[in-house]
Amino acid sequence: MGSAHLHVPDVPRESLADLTARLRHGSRRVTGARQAILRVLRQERRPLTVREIRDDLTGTRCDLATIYRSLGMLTELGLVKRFDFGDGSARFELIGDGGGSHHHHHLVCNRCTRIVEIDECFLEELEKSIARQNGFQAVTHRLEFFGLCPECQ
Amino acid sequence: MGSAHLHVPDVPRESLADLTARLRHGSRRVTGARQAILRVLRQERRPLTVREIRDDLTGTRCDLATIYRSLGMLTELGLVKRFDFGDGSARFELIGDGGGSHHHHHLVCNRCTRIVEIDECFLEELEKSIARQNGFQAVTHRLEFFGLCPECQ
DNA sequence: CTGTCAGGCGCAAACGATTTGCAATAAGAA
DNA sequence: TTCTTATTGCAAATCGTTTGCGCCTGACAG
Repeated sequence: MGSAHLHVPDVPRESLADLTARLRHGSRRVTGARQAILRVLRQERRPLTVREIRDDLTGTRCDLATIYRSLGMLTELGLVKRFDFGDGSARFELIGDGGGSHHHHHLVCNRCTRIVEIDECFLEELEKSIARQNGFQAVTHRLEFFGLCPECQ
Repeated sequence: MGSAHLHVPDVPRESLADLTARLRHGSRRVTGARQAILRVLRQERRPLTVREIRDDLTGTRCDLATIYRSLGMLTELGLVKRFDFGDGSARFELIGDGGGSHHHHHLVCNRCTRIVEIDECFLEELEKSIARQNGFQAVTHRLEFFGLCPECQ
């Protein structure tokens, strides 16, 4: 199930060096654990569970607490985005440096949790009108699709 | 904060009797706990936390486990829908008998968790096209909006 | 109205994800 | 290399939710 994911890894990935540079720029230390985590996120470019990240770590072994702490920090720095598919565990995905990846959603298989990235998002207008109508500010949205993937039907 | 919610309680609510009838129809027993829970859900018509439900129970005191079990059952029967705002606790909202309430989304304040119901949903077409493009079946979606409500700005 | 009994309930323990306290360790500056 | 302090590992704590298990009680027959 691991590598045969529908997720398209065509987009050029930001280099690990660039990533750690961004880390340094946020005045955080570039530690082995963090590099290893970034490496995993960079390879499998889809939202990963903390446990999945740990199991994908090559060489470096690393405590779950460390992964949680690192992901929290990376999320604060804006290197990583957290997704929630409603199954009880958070998922984290690397977001490129501006040009790379952008706001997007996912299509998740209810049976095997295979994930497809959905790149279009037509909700900017709707978002604005909802904000206006209700007097809210800084409105964002969280949208995910669920269904049965071709292989699970 | 309790009753002054923006949620509009204008829609006529299904009577408790009708609700319990639906319970019976699902060959479930109409117990005190379940009636109390339905009563709370019927009054505050917005997604409620399990804890909120327990604290709103009038008269009947009721174990959290019972509330969880009841909500699970009510969800199976289709009387209740579960929502997930990504803050770690599930929320449950009563859904009317067909005519009443339908598929909808929410606008949640990031600071005070005030909730506004968003009734329009323009995603049917998008949903279909996404299903078609990716070979998925039975595609559904989960969409919630987040922002700062007027009073929290 | 009463007895029967499977479905429900309360309680406490179990669980899985995530967080936190603390002492040991290792980046990065000097 | 040495020093300072962010970071790590480990274990214990939290939090939401689930489950096992006797006791209790709706629903229904008699």
